[in-house]
Amino acid sequence: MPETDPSARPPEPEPGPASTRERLLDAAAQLFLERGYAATGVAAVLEKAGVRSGSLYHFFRSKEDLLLGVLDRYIELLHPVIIAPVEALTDDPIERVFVLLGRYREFLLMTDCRLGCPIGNLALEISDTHEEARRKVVQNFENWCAAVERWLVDAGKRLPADVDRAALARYVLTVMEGGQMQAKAQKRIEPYDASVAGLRDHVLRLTANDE
Amino acid sequence: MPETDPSARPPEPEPGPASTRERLLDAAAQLFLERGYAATGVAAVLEKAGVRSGSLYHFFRSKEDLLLGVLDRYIELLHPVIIAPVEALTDDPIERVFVLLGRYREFLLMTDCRLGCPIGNLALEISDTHEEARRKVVQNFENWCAAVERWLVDAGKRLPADVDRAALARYVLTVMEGGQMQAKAQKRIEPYDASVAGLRDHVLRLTANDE
DNA sequence: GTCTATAGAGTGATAGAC
DNA sequence: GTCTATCACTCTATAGAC
Repeated sequence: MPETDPSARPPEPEPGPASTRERLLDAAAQLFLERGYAATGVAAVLEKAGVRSGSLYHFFRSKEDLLLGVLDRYIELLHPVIIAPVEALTDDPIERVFVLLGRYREFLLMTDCRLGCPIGNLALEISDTHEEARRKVVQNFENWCAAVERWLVDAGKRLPADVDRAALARYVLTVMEGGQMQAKAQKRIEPYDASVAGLRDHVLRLTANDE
Repeated sequence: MPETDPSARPPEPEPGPASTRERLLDAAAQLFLERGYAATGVAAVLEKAGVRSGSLYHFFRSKEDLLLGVLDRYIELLHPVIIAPVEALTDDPIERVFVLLGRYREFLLMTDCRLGCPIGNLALEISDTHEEARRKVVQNFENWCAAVERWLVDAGKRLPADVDRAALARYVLTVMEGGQMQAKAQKRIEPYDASVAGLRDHVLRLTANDE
């Protein structure tokens, strides 16, 4: 149903206070990250958003539907919040991979390694029990990997021709998630740093024949 | 309080039907793995164990205490169930690493990639909210890494002298957990295989100067 | 679109008989 | 050590006024 009156523009995304729906998504995203999906009660989301239950169930059919909304938003935010800033920081395609991992490091440090990766947490918690949410988690991972893969393709001959760029991109995600998990468990950044250092060493050896 | 009567041996671990405490731990471990900790109700544990709540609260002070029992049991089972069988399968210290990863692969396949790693799942779910459980998760990870590190030390000169064995062992855990997470999300073994293949390539390059 | 009030089921945990 | 019965609370979701 498109808006027929051309003077009334529909989204107006940024300016002014966030809409109720936005505040609900914000509150839910943060609580799901801090406590997990199952451990977060709808009441906590309502309180954090400053909203009553009637409003929540006006925008979302259920708590699970709210989760889907949160995962959709993560999909939307990937490029503007994660990928684009990295590409603005450096043009070197391989360095972009490590700048990306460096920004996850900053997030871990900012939160004292308490929270971890929002998608990774949800991936393990809901993949086996919430099929629709699982598919959106997969979409998040796929888009992330596709962006990294683009950089690896841009690296051209710096990587051996027989190195599968898509597989290497997934491997970068593996190292990020595995390192983040250990950092969260240990509440220390060192396991994450050690993981990224391992990947760095691997990539260094892959690009050793650099011209 | 040690048993003073020498004819009454205390543990008698294996024979006969499992004790009530054991059945509760079995049921809880499986449900926490299938549904997660928060999403598992005490009632479900009771039903699966065929026990009434009075018995559960005789052995465990709370649901959280039951979680600690599950994590303690994982610590106990690491060597007999995970490490020793791998060491029986091959003497080659580096191959042991990949046999270990191969056995996790078998478990993923047996469960259609639905469940993932019991410790990894709990690590992300409870690390920020259940401090005592978090410490037991860390102990699980530490013991796992220590076993892998021993193998890497046994590899001697096949690995360059400047390669930190402990760091590489943690990196193996990173790859296992990161790969397992993606396999669980995608419900396909391929992301796990790709992750292990990436590690294999890395280790191959590390041991390229093998005598 | 947001509010109040509440339904109805489920939660972790406890008391006390046996 | 295991049972039954039950408490006090929280959970997700809905109804209906405004």
